[in-house]
Amino acid sequence: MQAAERRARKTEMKREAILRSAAAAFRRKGYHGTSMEDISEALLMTKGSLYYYFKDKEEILYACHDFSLDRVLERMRQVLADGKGDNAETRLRALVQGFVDVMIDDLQGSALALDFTALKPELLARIIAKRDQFERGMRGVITEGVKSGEFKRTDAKLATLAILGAINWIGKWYRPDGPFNAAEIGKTYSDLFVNGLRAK
Amino acid sequence: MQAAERRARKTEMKREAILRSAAAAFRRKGYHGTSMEDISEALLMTKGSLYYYFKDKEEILYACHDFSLDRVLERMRQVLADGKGDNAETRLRALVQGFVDVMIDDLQGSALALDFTALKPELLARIIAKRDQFERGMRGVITEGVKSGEFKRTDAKLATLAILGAINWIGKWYRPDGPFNAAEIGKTYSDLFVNGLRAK
DNA sequence: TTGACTTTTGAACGATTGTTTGAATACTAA
DNA sequence: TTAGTATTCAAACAATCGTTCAAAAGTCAA
Repeated sequence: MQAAERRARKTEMKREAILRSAAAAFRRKGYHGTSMEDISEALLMTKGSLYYYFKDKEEILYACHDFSLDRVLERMRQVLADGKGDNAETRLRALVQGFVDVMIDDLQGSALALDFTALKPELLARIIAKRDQFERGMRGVITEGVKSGEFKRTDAKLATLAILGAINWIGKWYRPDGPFNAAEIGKTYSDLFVNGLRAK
Repeated sequence: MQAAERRARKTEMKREAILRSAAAAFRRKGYHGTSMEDISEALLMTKGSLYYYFKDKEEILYACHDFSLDRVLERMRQVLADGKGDNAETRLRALVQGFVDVMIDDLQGSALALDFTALKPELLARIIAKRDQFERGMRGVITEGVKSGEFKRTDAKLATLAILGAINWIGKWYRPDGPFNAAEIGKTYSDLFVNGLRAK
């Protein structure tokens, strides 16, 4: 009876395909600017079929956010675990590079840039909780560096927001056939921010 | 016959009030997520009245962008003119601080963050031209600093995008009643970026 | 007050959109 | 093949939205 399992996996793959199509459309035209038909057309389906996989349009938006944040958080945990003994500079550098990589290669720039104002309070709260978790992780590394004297005294929250903003903005201008790849962007960005924070 | 002039000025003020209301709504809910009624309600008008001042919704979005970009460009010209003899570091610092100020105090965070994908090609092209003009201004200062040896060798375009991204992102989290004001944010951001670019 | 004008209104329109539903089709176990 | 389940479709729905327009209300010089 492993056929049921195969079917379940196939359904799961279709769900993810819908999410990819939706995320791409949301990124280009915004949540309200994207119709259910926009999402289904790209997959050669009719819009009605989407309701077999998702309750409504809002659930698709929620799933997009949740999926993206899980990828980003997963990478953060991995980076922080791998760099356990390293100094703040090395950890921050790995964090920035990792975030840029996930952003460009896995999420095509959508990560935290989609409008989440369209979510109802309950779903919004869950997304914000995950987003805050990521923000705290990065702020923790910066605070660490300030305390150890590696980084100059600065407001860790503002510095975190600056870094996250710069990276989240990548989705607005990045083009896969453009002049930069994820590695270059990550290198330049992490250089800029790490040097910017370093004590003299 | 100066009454005609007074009337004209009053009409102009109403146009700007509509733009402010529209920009606030666009920022919170996106262009497609904002209805003409959302815009007019906040001004105690009916949506039909908006068409006395603007041809259609798209023209309102265009005017929002154009207004914001004019403010930003105006500040940039002023900063670059005032700092004529200064070194790249001082000029970049003033540019970042000026952009943050305009962004927060004049534009309540909307500057370049509104969806311009909703504009038809002709209008879009004009907005992009102005946005590029600003981008070139900032890139110019960075390139200058790299050439003079003040800044370390780095990709000026990527550095510019990082800085603009961080500042444009401010509108996503800034709250007037929050813990930071424009001066603090500008100081922290300009420190971060100027130090990040400086040659050792 | 009159009369020419600017501005606002409120209702109506056509189009689009998210969602529902019942029938049609594809798939799979027996 | 057949029966039962999973998936897709096409049509119809109610609601919302951008836009138009003729009439009403407001403004102000003469």
